[in-house]
Amino acid sequence: MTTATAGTDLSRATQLFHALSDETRLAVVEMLHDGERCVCDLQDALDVAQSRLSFHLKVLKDAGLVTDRKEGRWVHYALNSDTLAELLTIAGDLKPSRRVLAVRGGRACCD
Amino acid sequence: MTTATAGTDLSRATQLFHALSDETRLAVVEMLHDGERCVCDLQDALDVAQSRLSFHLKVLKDAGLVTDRKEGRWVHYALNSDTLAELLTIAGDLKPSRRVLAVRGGRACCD
DNA sequence: GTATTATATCAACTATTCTTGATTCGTCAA
DNA sequence: TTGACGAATCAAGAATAGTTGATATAATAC
Repeated sequence: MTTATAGTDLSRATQLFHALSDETRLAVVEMLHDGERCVCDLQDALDVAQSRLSFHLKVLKDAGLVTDRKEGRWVHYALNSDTLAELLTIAGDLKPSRRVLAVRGGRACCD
Repeated sequence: MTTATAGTDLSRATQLFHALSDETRLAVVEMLHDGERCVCDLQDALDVAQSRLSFHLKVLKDAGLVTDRKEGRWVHYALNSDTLAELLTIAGDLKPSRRVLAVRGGRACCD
């Protein structure tokens, strides 16, 4: 069911993977794992320059991986679990089922 | 069980995500989805310069996402489903469980 | 042997991404 | 108001990644 059009949207997939291909951003995601955090909090914990953190938060936000919520002068970021679910689907589609692997076997191209 | 040390290996995670953060490489992965292919075959189908494809195959191979098998003058590439399983685990660990979300709620930092 | 083919590698270049420090904007407190 | 703080944005430079064309290597065919 997921196979026919799976992976068609390569650019969306690359956007997600790219957003996660940076240690600072992954560390942010990890910190948000158990709930939302304000920027100052993340900055403290991760010990990164403010503008740098802001840059990475934007990458995550543009990819839809996090959401932000303004409250007074603070901004709270949280994981977007819909997008994380989307990621799981995409990642799952990359993995061939055992059956498919069995069907094609040694036979390949240029023989 | 996966939680305590989950995500500790940020650099491995970034390597995997980075390897998948390119459309050409994702297209390769997609082509390998139903079995191994020789380079010439991939090159034909994807219509990319040979050295460029070789570069991208190396990125995928360095990340462990594909394996290569030399046969005469051809090299056949195939997905490494162990690594794809690893990817799924990593991606899964990014997504907080519903329970965790519920426990932490509005309360955050700087109040 | 020589020629040809499949692939990898290298060097030079281009493009993209990341970092830094400065500036700006909005919010709150005095 | 004015001043301070939290956060976003911008411009410039540094670093990294990707592309291209040329060359190298290894296997096969002649």
